[in-house]
Amino acid sequence: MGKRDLPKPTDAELAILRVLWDRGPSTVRDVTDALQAERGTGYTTALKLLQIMIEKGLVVRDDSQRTHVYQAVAAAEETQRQLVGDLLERAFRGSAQQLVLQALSSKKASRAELAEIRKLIDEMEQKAK
Amino acid sequence: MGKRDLPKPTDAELAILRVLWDRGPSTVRDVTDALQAERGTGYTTALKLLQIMIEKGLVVRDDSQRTHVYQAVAAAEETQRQLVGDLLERAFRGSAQQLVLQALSSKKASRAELAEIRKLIDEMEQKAK
DNA sequence: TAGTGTCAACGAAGATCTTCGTACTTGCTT
DNA sequence: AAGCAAGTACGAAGATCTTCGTTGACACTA
Repeated sequence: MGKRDLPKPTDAELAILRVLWDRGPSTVRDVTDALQAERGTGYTTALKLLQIMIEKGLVVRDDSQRTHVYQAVAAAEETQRQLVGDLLERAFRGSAQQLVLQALSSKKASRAELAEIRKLIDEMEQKAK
Repeated sequence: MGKRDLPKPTDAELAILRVLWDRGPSTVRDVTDALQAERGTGYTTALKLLQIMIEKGLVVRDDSQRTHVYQAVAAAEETQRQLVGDLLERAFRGSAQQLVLQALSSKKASRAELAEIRKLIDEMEQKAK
């Protein structure tokens, strides 16, 4: 059995996960510094959140050194899939094309992006054959 | 000026909005019945949520009759755009193609769906020309 | 008109989320 | 050894979310 069944991260937790995905294994200090600008997050806040995320199984840590090092359990893609799948059900009743439509119109996707997404569809159609 | 700046609906609020979008103007009883099966929502819970949603501006109501009738302020598409745009920033750092990729892989989109989405892209490329 | 059922309003409880102050520990430096 | 810097742990506060019990108003009916 895998590491599934992780709870959906909250907003603040997701912000931390973004840092861990970007930086790889990081200390509380690293996370705090990264989020200081973006959200004004203080040190003890980041620490507390990471401790809670440990309990939830969202992160693991190496505490063999005095300064602990935290790491995301799930890869970015996995969590992203979970979140978008959740939104798909909750807000779009499972209609993927409605979701894609609103995503692209919310973003005002550029021609380059559209081309990339088209390529993606092509590949998926090939694979589905 | 429009009716923008509506707060992001919570989970329970979104469930209610789904009912209102489906059924159109509805009473508390209507909403309760619709959510009873799906979530086991009780009458006073639905009522309280609708009252809070009034305060937030998410719904309006006609209270000219004894039994009040509630209605969603924003169309489904508008709220969907808001939610997906929010997720796009929070979880995908604005990368629409990553979002689309994970959406389709989370859903295991069918060939028919892929074809529809492709058509969508075609149209957007035309318009962007 | 007394009783019954339906409704809105309100308050409060319990859960979760987020933040931060405080205390304790540990290692380094002088 | 004393003092300081950096780290972890813990608790609690305030905000929000969700649910539900209770109360009072209203309308219908026997």
